[in-house]
Amino acid sequence: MSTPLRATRQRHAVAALLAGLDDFRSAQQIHHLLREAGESVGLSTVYRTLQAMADAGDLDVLKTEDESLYRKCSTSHHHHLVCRGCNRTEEVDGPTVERWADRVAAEHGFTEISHTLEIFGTCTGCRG
Amino acid sequence: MSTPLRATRQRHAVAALLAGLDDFRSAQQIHHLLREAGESVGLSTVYRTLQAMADAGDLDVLKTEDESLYRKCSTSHHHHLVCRGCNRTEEVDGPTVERWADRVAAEHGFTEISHTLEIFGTCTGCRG
DNA sequence: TGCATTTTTGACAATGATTGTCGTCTTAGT
DNA sequence: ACTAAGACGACAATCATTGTCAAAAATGCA
Ligand SMILES: [Zn+2]
Ligand SMILES: [Zn+2]
Ligand SMILES: [Zn+2]
Ligand SMILES: [Zn+2]
Repeated sequence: MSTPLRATRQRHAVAALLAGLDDFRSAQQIHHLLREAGESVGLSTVYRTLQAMADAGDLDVLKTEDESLYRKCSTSHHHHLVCRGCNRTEEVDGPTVERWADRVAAEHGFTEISHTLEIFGTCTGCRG
Repeated sequence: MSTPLRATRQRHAVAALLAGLDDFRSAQQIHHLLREAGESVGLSTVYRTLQAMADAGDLDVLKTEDESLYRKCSTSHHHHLVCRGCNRTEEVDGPTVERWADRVAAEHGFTEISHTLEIFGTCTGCRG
């Protein structure tokens, strides 16, 4: 069992900021946004906080080409439909996919099965 | 139209090595394997060659936590079932999933749809 | 085969997101 | 208020990957 996290101004600031955002943001972006909002938080702390929240299941992580993006999501298992243009994100759910992944893995003798699934596209706003 | 790639010893060596492997390897691993095989190739060249092959659709790329892994795969669209222990890899196919992803994205007004899907688990050999 | 042209190579430096360090500051509890 | 366990943040370090650029190799042609 791990010691519970302590309530600090920095962690509140990060959580509050993310609660007000709707799409994925990088640690560096969050660091800047916090500074602009007057709730300055050290970059190291931003990274540690985001990771802790992600580990705790409070945040979803989207790993792009060269950086990790974070987003406050619903707590249940789901996947993301992300716009390549503006990062607009929709949560999507597919029970069929979940079962398919588990079944095909089991058929090959694999256990402790997990999966990653992301859908990308261009949203209506990013067209015309 | 782009100029066709030239046939070099280095590119042949990389392609030949990958043809004889069955699971995902990193650029650095491939670089070492080539050196051991006597077909030494510069690290920069390994990176460039792998990227070129991946861009051409000759290789599949698996982006892990901290590095990119490459593997020679079949040419048709498919996904991977990867062992977390030994990286043993099985190609899997799921027409239902493909259609589901396209449909759910279209329902949200997204176009130019693509997706990523990987399944992870522990294979029989990595248990006991 | 010799030569011009274009591409490729590879040793090395640079990049940049992320992680590590560690003295100082805060929190939680008594 | 006092203390011990955590947490913070300025800064340095890491490390896969990318950039540089002069030298080497491939292609095409005479
Ligand atoms: Zn968009
Ligand atoms: Zn799922
Ligand atoms: Zn295995
Ligand atoms: Zn697919």
